[in-house]
Amino acid sequence: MTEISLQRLEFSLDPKSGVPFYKQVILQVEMAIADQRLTQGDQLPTVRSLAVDLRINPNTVARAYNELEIRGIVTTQQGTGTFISDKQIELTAVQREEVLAEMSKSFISKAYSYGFTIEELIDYLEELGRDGGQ
Amino acid sequence: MTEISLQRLEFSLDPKSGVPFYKQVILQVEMAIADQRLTQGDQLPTVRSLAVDLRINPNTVARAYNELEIRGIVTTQQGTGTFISDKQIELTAVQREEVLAEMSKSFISKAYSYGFTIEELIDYLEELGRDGGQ
Amino acid sequence: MTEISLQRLEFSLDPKSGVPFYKQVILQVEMAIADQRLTQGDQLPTVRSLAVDLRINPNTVARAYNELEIRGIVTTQQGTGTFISDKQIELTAVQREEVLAEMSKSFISKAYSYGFTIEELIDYLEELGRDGGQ
Amino acid sequence: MTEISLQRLEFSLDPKSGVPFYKQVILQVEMAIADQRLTQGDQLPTVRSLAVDLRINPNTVARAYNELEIRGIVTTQQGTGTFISDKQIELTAVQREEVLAEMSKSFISKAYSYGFTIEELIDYLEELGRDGGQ
DNA sequence: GTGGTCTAGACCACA
DNA sequence: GTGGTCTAGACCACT
Repeated sequence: MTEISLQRLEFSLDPKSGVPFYKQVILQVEMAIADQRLTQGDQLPTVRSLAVDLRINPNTVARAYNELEIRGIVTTQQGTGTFISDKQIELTAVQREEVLAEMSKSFISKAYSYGFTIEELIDYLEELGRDGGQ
Repeated sequence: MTEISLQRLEFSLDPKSGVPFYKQVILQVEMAIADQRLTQGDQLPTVRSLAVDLRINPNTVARAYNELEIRGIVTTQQGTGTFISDKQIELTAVQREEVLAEMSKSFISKAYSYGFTIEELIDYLEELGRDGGQ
Repeated sequence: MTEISLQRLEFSLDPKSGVPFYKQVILQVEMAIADQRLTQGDQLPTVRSLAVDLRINPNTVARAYNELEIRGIVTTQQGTGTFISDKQIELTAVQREEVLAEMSKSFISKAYSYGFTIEELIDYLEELGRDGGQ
Repeated sequence: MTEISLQRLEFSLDPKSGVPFYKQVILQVEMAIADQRLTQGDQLPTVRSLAVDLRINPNTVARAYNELEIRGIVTTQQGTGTFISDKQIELTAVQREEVLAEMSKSFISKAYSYGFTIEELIDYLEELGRDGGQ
């Protein structure tokens, strides 16, 4: 696929969304990993620098990073920084299929409650896939 | 396999989204109106039945309905029920896209943590779409 | 086995241990679950009451509970309380064995660094098993 | 299978214990002295080699050694190394038990989260003990 | 009254 | 400089 964009790592918060800041940060880190803007071993912005960037309290950033660490998505080294972890969840093919089915069903149900069709979902995911492609 | 039914109105809550339950309900009603799944005069589920359905406190549903009424989107008839009023909901393509984007990103993030790629997700959804017919 | 003790749920902190308060709380909840003083569905002390009990800040208790929730050990319901989760990690027999082996090896290595022998470990675990037995 | 070697001195760190690295090092040296695995005149690993071994910053090792020296437990000879001094370490049974208890509880807690019972742990350790000879 | 989020600010541990 | 812990206190969401 063609290299459309070399998106930098850029966080932003939407205070009106009702989504807590720390969850927005978590989500954006996960998204960055999902579309390869962040990969194993990459360092995240420091707690303090991201806090300044986003104009929020360092504790809030720390909380997001902490939760990411508990989930095994990042690892931190005191005094050094926070890095994307290299750990991957290992599942059997059957378990993988089960997880995928359950996740997808719940995604579709939710989307359906908002009036979206499966086609719209697929179109949107394809768009994301193209934009975020490596 | 998909179990995505063709009911016109179906609420669902995502406790992990960080969006308050009552806001999720409000948004789903608004989207349904914008989609014509709900039109003027349609009755909403009763507070109690929806509360049971969603396994939340009736106060939470009441709060959502109350806010919808304040905005003029529904009207409550004491002892009868809650009905869609004649106010038009205009959701721009942008607003719709925002909702879709948030949902999709959260889906992708979760999927990532299990090692799925966007391509796998799309394939699976397409499969569901074929099997389930829409 | 005979019912030696009906231990109540009682938390305590050791400020001198160097172990952060919130980790001590987490550990004590886990221990209580491990020896059945807490089982599925049981409610934990409220954040505020435990904070008063332990004479620490409610945020510190909340942090412990939050981490327990992320790990799937407890679930919280806003406005209601925090409860022992019924979720169990499901593993195949092979995975179980692998996990057990890895955990045990690391436990023994650590114990060995402190000069303990396997026999001492076994003796101590047996003692814990007797005391905490249901 | 056990890979528990018979080396007299082996350091290990548990980053998740919440106990600072330098304190873990100090405690392990003390326990080794109390156990006679280290006696007067024995040389400790050099700061650099231990730092490499444990994959931590040499400053951290230096800090541990420094504190041990302040307490009179080791003496440093510039350019030569760090040696056990003649000071006796008296660890009471209670202190030893405390260390053992903390380690064991943390082991059990983790094991619990994977659904293992204390009995299974004991069985497995006994197996290791037999296989590996002690 | 329950838990959840966020801030401000202090102090510690580590590099 | 890095992240980690804790407090005090405010305000919100939900029962």
